[in-house]
Amino acid sequence: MIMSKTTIVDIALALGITPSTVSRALAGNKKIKESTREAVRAKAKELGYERNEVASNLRRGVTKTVGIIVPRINREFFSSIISKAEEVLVEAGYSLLICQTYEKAENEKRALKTLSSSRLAGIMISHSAETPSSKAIKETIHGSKIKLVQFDRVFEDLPGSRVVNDDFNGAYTAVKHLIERGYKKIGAMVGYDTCLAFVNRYKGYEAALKEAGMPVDSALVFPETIVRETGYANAGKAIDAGCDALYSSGDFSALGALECALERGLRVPEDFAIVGTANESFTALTTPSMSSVDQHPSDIGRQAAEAMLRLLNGDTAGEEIIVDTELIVRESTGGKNNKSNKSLIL
Amino acid sequence: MIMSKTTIVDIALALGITPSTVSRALAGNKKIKESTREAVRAKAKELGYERNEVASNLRRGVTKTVGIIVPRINREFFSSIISKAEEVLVEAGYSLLICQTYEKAENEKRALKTLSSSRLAGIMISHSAETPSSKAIKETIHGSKIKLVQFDRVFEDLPGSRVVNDDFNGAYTAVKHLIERGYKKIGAMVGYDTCLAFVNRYKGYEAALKEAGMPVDSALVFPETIVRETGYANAGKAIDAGCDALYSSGDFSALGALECALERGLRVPEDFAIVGTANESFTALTTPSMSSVDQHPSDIGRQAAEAMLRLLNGDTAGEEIIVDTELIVRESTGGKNNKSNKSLIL
DNA sequence: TATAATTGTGCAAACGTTTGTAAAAAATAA
DNA sequence: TTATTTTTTACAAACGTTTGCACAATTATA
Repeated sequence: MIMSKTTIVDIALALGITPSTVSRALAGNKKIKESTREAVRAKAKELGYERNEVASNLRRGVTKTVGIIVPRINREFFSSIISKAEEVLVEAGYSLLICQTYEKAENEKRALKTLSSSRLAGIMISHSAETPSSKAIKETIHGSKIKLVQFDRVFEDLPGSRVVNDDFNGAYTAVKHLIERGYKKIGAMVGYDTCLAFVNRYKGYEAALKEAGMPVDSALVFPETIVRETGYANAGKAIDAGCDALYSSGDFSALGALECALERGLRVPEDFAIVGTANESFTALTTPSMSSVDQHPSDIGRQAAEAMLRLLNGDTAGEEIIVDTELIVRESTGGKNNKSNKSLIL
Repeated sequence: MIMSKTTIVDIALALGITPSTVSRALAGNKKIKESTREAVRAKAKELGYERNEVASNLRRGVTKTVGIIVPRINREFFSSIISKAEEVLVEAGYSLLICQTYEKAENEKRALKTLSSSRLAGIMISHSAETPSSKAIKETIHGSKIKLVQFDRVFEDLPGSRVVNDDFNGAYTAVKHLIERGYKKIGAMVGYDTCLAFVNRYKGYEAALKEAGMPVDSALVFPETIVRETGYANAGKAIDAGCDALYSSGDFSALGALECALERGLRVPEDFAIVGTANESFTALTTPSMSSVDQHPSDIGRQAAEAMLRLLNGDTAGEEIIVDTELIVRESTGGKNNKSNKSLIL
C-alpha cells in the first residue's frame, strides 16, 4: 500500500477544520483552543503526519539548515569541529550541510553558490588556503540575510562572527617551554602568510625569543612548511644550521622533522627537541611521543555553532571569540611518555 | 543598497515574456528558441539571478540533497567515507547533509525523521551499534520514494543498495598471514554479534585456522573488544592463556593489546604478534608499527555515493557492492618498518 | 492557397505551508 | 435584551518554481 504523505490539509479535512488552524495548532499557537490543539495533534499522529520542511522553508523564506565549508572533512582537526558543531546545531533544531574545498578557491566559490541558492540560514566557513581574499564571500553574502561565522582561517573584513585560536599564545607558550628546557637555537616551521593563524603563530615564536633575549634569525624560519615532506626537508636545513630545537605550525611537518632528526642519529629530546601544533592523535604514539599545541577543535566547533545560533536569534550582530590553546608536553621536548590522548579512546 | 533576490518573474518582466518561458530557458529546454534562451541567460546574469532551490524542490517534490548518517564524524574511517562521498555527490549536483548518532538508536531515529521531513532524495547510513533492528528505518522508508544506501554496518532486510567490505576475506587473510609467519596460538578480539561485519570477520578468522588444521578455541576469542581499554585487558587474558598472536577487529583494541604486550616485556613481533583492522593512520607510527587490514574507506564512500546516484537515476533497484580489503604488513607481525601512510601526507 | 505539422510561448494550477485580516462564536458588560 | 469585548476559527494570498495543456506563430506539405 503506497500512501502519499499526509499534509495538514488531510488533517483539516478529517477534523472538519481548516489548514490554517491545523498549522497553528501544530505550531503550539496559544490562539487555538486547547481542545482543538489536542485533537489536531492526535489526528496528526494517527495519520503519521510529518511536516514538509521544504514547503515550510519556502513560505518562511529561510531554512533550518546551516552549511559548513571546510578544506577537508577527513582531517582530524576539521572533523572534530564538524562533529561538535553538528551536535550543538541539531540540539537547536538545525541541520548541517557540508562542503569541502580541497583548499581550492574555485571550489569554495561553488560551495558558497550552492549554499546561497539553497537559502540556508547560515554559513560556517574555514577558508581554503588558496582563497586570496574575501571577495567571493562578500558577493554571496551581500544583500542576503544569510548569517556568517568564520572559524580558524578567517578574513577580518567580513560581517558576522569569528572563532579563532589564541594562536599567538599557543606558539609563544610552546617556544617559551623550549627555552625553559634549555634549548639555545630554536628554529620555526611556519605556514602561509596569507593566513592570519600562521602569522600570529610566527609572532608568538618571535615574542618568546625576544623576551628571552634570544636573536630572531630569519635563516631558521621556514615558511610554507606544513606537510610531512617539507617538514623532513627543512628540519635537515635547520639541523645543518645548528638548531637544537624546532617549533612547528603543524603536526605533520613536526613528524617529518622528527623522522629527519632520528635518521641523522640525533637523540630526541636530548640533542634535539620538537614541538608541533594541533595535537593530532598520532603525536601521542610516535617514538618518542611528540609535544604539541592542542587547538581544542571541539571547543572551536561548539563556539562556532553557538555563535551561529546567536546570530540566527538576532542576539548579536557579530562577535570575535578566542579559543585557548594548550601545550601538551611529551617526550620530544623532555616530557614524560604521555601516551594518553582523548581522541584515541575508541 | 539592500536588494531582495531576483526571481524568474523579475527576468520575465524585464524581457516581456512569462515566467514559464524563463524557467524552461534556464533549464535548457530545447523547445525554447535559442535566441530567447540566450536573452534569458544574459538577463539572469545581469540581474544576479540565483535559482531558489527551496521553491524548486517544493514544486518537484524532491530535493537535490542526500543525507548521510554515521555513528561519529570524527572517526577517521567515517570521515574518509564522508569526504569521498561528498566529492562524488557534489560532482553530480547533490548536496550532503550529515547526522551523527553517537551509536545511539534513539539519535538514529531522530536523524531519520529529520531527513525524511526534509524530503531528501536519499539516505546513506551506517547504523549505530545500538540499533537493534531495521524497524525504525523501515517505517521511515515505507511508502516514501526516498532512496537508501547502507554501508559498512548494514541490515539485509532493507530495500536499496548496500556497500560492505569483504570482511571475511580481510580477517581470513590477516590470520593466514599470522599462520604463515609461524604463530601457533592465535587469539581474536572481535566486536558485537549484532553487527554483520564483525560476525563475518570472526568467520574469516575461524576459516583460516580450520584450513591450517588449527583448533578454534572459544577461550581465545574475546567479543565486544573494540576500544583501547578492552583491548589492553583482553590481551592480558590472551597472553595468560598462552597466545603468541592476536587478530583484532579494530585498531584501537589492537593498540591496547600492543601496549599490554610491551608492558609485559614481550618482544613484538618475536614473542607476540598483533594485527588490527582499519589501518588507522596511527598504526604506521607506533613502535613497533602495526599491521592492519585496510578497509579502503574512500572506496566505500565512492561506491556508496555512486550506488546512490544509480538509485536516484532509476538505473537500479538495489545492488550489493563488496569493497575489498588489503592487509598492510608492518613490524607487529614481522614486516618492515613501513611508516608510509597515505593519510599522513598532510 | 489551404491544411497540416512543427515549433515556440503563455496560462494557470500546483507543491504544502504560514500568516495578515476578516469573520464568526462565545463571553462579558451595559 | 443589546452592545461590546474577547476568543477562536476561516479565508485567501503568498513563497518561487515547474509543468500539462492550450494556443499562437512559423514552416512544411498537399
